[in-house]
Amino acid sequence: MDSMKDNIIEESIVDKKPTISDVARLAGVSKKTVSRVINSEPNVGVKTLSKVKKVIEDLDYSPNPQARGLAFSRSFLLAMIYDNPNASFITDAMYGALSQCRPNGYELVVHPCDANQANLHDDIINFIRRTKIDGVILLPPLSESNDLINKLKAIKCNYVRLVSVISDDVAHMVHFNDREAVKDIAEHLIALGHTDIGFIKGPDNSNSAAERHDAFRDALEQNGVHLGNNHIAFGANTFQSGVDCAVQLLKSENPPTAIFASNDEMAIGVMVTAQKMGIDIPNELTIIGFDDTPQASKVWPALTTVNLKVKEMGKLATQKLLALCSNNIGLAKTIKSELVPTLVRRETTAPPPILR
Amino acid sequence: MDSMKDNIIEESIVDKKPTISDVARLAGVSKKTVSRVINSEPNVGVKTLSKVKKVIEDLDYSPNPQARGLAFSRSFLLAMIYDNPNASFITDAMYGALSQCRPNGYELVVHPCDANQANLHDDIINFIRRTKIDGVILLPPLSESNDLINKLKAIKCNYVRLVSVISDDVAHMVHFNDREAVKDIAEHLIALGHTDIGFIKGPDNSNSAAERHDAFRDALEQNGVHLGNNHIAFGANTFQSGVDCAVQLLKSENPPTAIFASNDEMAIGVMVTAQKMGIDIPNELTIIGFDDTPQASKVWPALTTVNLKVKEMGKLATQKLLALCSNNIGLAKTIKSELVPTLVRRETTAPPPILR
DNA sequence: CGATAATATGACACCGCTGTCAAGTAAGGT
DNA sequence: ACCTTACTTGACAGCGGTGTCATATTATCG
Repeated sequence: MDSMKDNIIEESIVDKKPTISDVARLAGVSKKTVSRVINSEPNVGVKTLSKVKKVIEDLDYSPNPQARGLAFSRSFLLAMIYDNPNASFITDAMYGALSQCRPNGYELVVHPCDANQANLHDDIINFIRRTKIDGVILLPPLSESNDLINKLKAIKCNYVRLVSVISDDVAHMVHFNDREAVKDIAEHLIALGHTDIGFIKGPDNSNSAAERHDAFRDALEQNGVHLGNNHIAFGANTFQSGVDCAVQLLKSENPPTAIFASNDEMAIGVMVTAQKMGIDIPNELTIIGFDDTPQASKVWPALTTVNLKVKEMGKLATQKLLALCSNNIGLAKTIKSELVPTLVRRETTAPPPILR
Repeated sequence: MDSMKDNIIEESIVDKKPTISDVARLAGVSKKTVSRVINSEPNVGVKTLSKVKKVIEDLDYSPNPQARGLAFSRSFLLAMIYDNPNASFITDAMYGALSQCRPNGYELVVHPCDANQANLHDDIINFIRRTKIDGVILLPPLSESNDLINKLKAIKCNYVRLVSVISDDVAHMVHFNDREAVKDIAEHLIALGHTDIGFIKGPDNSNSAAERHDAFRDALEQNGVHLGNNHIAFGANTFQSGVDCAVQLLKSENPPTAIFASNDEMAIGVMVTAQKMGIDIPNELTIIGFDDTPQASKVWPALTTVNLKVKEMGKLATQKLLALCSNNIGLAKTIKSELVPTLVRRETTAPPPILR
């Protein structure tokens, strides 16, 4: 009779998610033992283990994340925080992060924000406190703010940042080695025979812009080419600023035969401007971008640029973050924290006209 | 002594988030009363109300979402589910959704997935069950699957979908009125004087592709222009397929003077191909895309296309979803569920050569 | 002004899971 | 066979909120 009653109850609540108590009852053990199985704790008898596992399987049981979070004082939520307007960068980083979140029982919350907002950092801190996010992944340029990092440390929030500039905090960062990539670009340009080389720098408030500038100047210098001040234009990482800088550089009295723009948006701005001016790419002007956004391969001619391996970076960052969330700082430190972007040669580079 | 000990404890845990009990104690009321204030329930005395509010303010208290979720049987999480590879579409929809999530105490979880995966729909259902997501926003083309919708209904999951094809379920969808937009395109082309018009259709498994095709053919027909079968090419919404279709159309014996591609990716593929073939845009060939992706304004010449108002759509969808989550289906029905995309005239359209 | 209804508040159990600790059981040593 | 040690297991409280219901207070009305 008892079993009949049980059957009736089970059928009537067939669509309700089973709880740990259901599993415990059906397996003939205590809730705590089931809990042990769920969390792969040691000291569970082999017979008990398989019995509980079977019931979990049969019931298609999965623990309630809210209850779990409450008991553990965790949310099993990671957040990706960014103020980057480049959609493909964001989605790539998200894909990489998710590839690590899912198998580990974490979900990813998105938190875009406006770089111009007054109390941006406090808002972010508030968001983390409110939601009890277990850890955050910071995308550039937001990731470059030491103020924000300090605030995160103050509330003991786990974080990992994607950055271009190096920092000693290996457990908390994944590093794009822009310097190496920029060196490749410089060498490629020089190998082609260019000596009059233009450079479009990113916005002043960005450390990576400075990094790319320095690296480019140094790499050219090392090859005996000087980056003249009149060949440097100051952009804002936007398409329009690329257009403006291109006008400035190309209409100067001694225009460069090659231009390296600090990102693809600006590089495409340069391309469009050059084409409007009737300049042939790449025969009259070589252009190199940085980021390898999807557009880079969808313009004509296809843009030579640098692939940042953003997806991979998101993945590594998340691996570190998960290690940090498990208080395994040692592990976080051992996970690879540097990826060298690679030069993707496409159709916008050629020797300068004088050599043709 | 007890009080001293308490003080010490309180000071030492000063950085710990305050709980509802802290608020209750300091306000001299019960936890339940604080709970009433938090949830704006009726029947709280004005004096009590202000007192509790002040303490909440002073303590910078915010309720623990896990605890709340457990008690309410809710997660306060919405998910955006998509298999769309277009990054800017996704980020736009996300921005729109977030603008509604945040003020209402919800967070947004992202769940991209692979359209080619075998048991995709079951995986999605599993994800929802596992995470106890309160509701999901479905982006096209995933949103067009009736199988998925039925499965969502089966588990009683709140959902709203962004779709191009109309459905009667007003509470659960926001509708891009592609038909109107396509009509605008057709009329624009005809007003320019084109009669030899090419069309590149989206992938066969997409309802919106069929919708755009039908709408375009009808609109042309209404203006006395026939869309010949040899002027229709079948693409896959990708850049490469745009290239392929362009070759097919432009190398045919009677090439069109204008091409409407069902999305920007393909339209840009057409542009690049035409330019490689030495065809002048727009003077020798008019091109119109669909989506108004950021790239559309960053190619040269800038692409005439259709703006889908994705951000706004995401916002409306989320408003509906939140209404559904509060069991307010009536409200969900009254929220606007149709947005007419607008034609963005840029530089890729001109009268056909014969009229110039 | 007493009876009745409406409003305000709190005690307590419970949501589903984990931590602590004590108790029971099997294994190892002499 | 007996005691110690190690491994298994479960009872119970608690994580931080909310629902229910009983009780205390105030307003309403004949």
